[in-house]
Amino acid sequence: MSDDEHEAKPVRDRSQVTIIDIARMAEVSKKTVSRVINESPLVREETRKKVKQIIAETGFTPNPQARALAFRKSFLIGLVYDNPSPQYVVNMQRGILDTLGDTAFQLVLRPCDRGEEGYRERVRSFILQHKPHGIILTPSVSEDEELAEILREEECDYVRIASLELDIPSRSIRTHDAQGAEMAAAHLAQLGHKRIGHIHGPKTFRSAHERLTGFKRGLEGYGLELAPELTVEGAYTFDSGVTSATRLLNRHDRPTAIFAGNDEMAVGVYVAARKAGLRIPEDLSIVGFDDTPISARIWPPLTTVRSPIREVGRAAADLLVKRGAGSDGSQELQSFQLELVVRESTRTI
Amino acid sequence: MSDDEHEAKPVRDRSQVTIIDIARMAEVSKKTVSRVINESPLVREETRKKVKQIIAETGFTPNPQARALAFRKSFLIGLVYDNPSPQYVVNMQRGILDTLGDTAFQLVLRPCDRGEEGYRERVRSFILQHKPHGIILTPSVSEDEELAEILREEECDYVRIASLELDIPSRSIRTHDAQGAEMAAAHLAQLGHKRIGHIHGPKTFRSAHERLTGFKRGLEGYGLELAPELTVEGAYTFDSGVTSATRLLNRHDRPTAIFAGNDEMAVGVYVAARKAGLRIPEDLSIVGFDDTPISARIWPPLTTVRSPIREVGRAAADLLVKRGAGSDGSQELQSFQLELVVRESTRTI
DNA sequence: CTGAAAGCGCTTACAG
DNA sequence: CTGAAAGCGCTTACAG
Repeated sequence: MSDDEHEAKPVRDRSQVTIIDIARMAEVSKKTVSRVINESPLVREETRKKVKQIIAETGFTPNPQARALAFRKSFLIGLVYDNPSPQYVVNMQRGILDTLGDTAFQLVLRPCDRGEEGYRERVRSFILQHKPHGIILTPSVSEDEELAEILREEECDYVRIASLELDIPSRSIRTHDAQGAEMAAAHLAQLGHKRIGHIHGPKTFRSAHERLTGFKRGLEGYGLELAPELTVEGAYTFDSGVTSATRLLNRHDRPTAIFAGNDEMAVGVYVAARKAGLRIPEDLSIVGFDDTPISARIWPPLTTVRSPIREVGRAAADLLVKRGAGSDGSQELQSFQLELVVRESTRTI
Repeated sequence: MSDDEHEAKPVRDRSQVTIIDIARMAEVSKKTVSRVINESPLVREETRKKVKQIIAETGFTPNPQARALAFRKSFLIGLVYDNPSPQYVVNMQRGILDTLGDTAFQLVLRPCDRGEEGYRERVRSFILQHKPHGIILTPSVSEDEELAEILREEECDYVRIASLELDIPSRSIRTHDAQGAEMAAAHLAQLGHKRIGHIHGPKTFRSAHERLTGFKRGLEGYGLELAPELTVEGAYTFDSGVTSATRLLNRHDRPTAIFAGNDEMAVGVYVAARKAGLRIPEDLSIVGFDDTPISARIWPPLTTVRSPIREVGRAAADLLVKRGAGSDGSQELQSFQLELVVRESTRTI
């Protein structure tokens, strides 16, 4: 590291414009510039205009590190996730980035493992150290009440994405998974299926329960029942889909249709069906959940329940970023409807 | 979580421990503590030990915002990518996060679009504003020499991941794509295929060129040639895979095997084959590239060239984080070999 | 090897 | 509505 040397070097023309320069040019104090930046109403309209113009002319951008230090809060938005489906995660990221765009806010990735000991404390350290502007929690970590309690304790803003109402409206985004599963059930029932299997997600995911419940309710609407022996638990992973489906398809009274709790597992069902020598959809109809990219790429294209993951991500980031801009007290809970996307993996029996 | 109760709890003062507290406790100056934190060699061993111990006891972590402001450099690692394959991106993220772990460094996502005007300036603003510790560039943005020039200009450290040698060793990670494609060619040739089609990626990706070249070379080794009419350009996307394959398969002299430039397109070939009523691998053998998760999930499982994306991500982050820790001058260029993963989508003709 | 001073570029609290 | 002072928690540059 050579340190010395240096003659009258243009002394870092790279020197960015700072709030001081703006203040000087606008003939006001730093504080007033700061007020304009932070959209304080306590600035005369005329003054504001003048400052804003100079900011625009110089292309000045306030230094986020300095602001973070003074605010005791950074411009990071943390995405805390433990979702085993990579497609879900990518879509979520896209949505959040749609909102963040070129704002000063940055998306920071914080994968975690609910099974791992001390995972909550790891999140806490992140918060304590980096003082993020907010945290977005996806299922299933979003369902962890103790984690939410930690966030409140540390006064970290957050939004929980879940298939049920877990928190106050301004901190929740809800997806109507049960309703989505109900549509899946109706679809299969209408096609004439009676022996229907279901592979649900792990019990640690509330979505698994919601989807199961909704599916049952949907079948009941058609006078059908979900046989307990045809209801098995998967892990929301591809492998678990293969294993669970294999079990179902090896039965002498195998189902004519299987509803998988997510697309990853549904794709596993495809493989199990192939290995069992069954044709899709001639011998077996399959319905998935999420409408992640793979569902349209696989053959035959998968009928699935579309969960607007990307939009949900956008909305979640919006909630965090626009805080205070509007009312946040008596806000209504934002929720997203799902829809059934009928493709070619389902057919009349 | 019961919170209160327990007596004289060290009142984990919401007021965090600062460098001043440590200095006071160790009976040294702030500066000395700072030196210990930054591993300066200019500290007496005894002093260092003492300070380190107190840091450990108090659980002190230096405030990254303050350090960033003083250093004029943040603790963010930016991932700049324009790769259209979500699977590639997820794997890359995983690798980087493996290295970053619980360090102070955070992974920040910066997707971009090389086609969009002003995309380079957008990266520049990010750097100017956030002063990231370093940037990781994946193909094809990694191949943009003008972008690299901007990074150097702004004195931002970076690592370019590419299928060829683009930069100095300490700023490059190389994958041997040509060699991988050669293996794919050999595999198909050994199976007896003679009419072989290839769908390569877009010309803006050097990897597309490398893979094409390697594939040709591989065929030549077996006295085969890649017919120009069976060589088409895709976009590394699923849809382009379907379209390109459809074109190839509609020919009267259709190929008996297709090598796709990446897995996304290979999956598209599956769909085109199905639509054309061709069985895989009985009527058509398919080879992909990357070994992303989908290749093992699809039926029949895809034979593909394994690109160690996750390891590459780990290595790239390592390069950025460990800078200075060792020699960085006469370093050797890190490169990764690929391997052929033979699954069930290829068969003797 | 160690430290006192000044500064990074903003904001909070406090006055007016 | 506006500003001067102090401070956020570190590091740089300069002394010793």
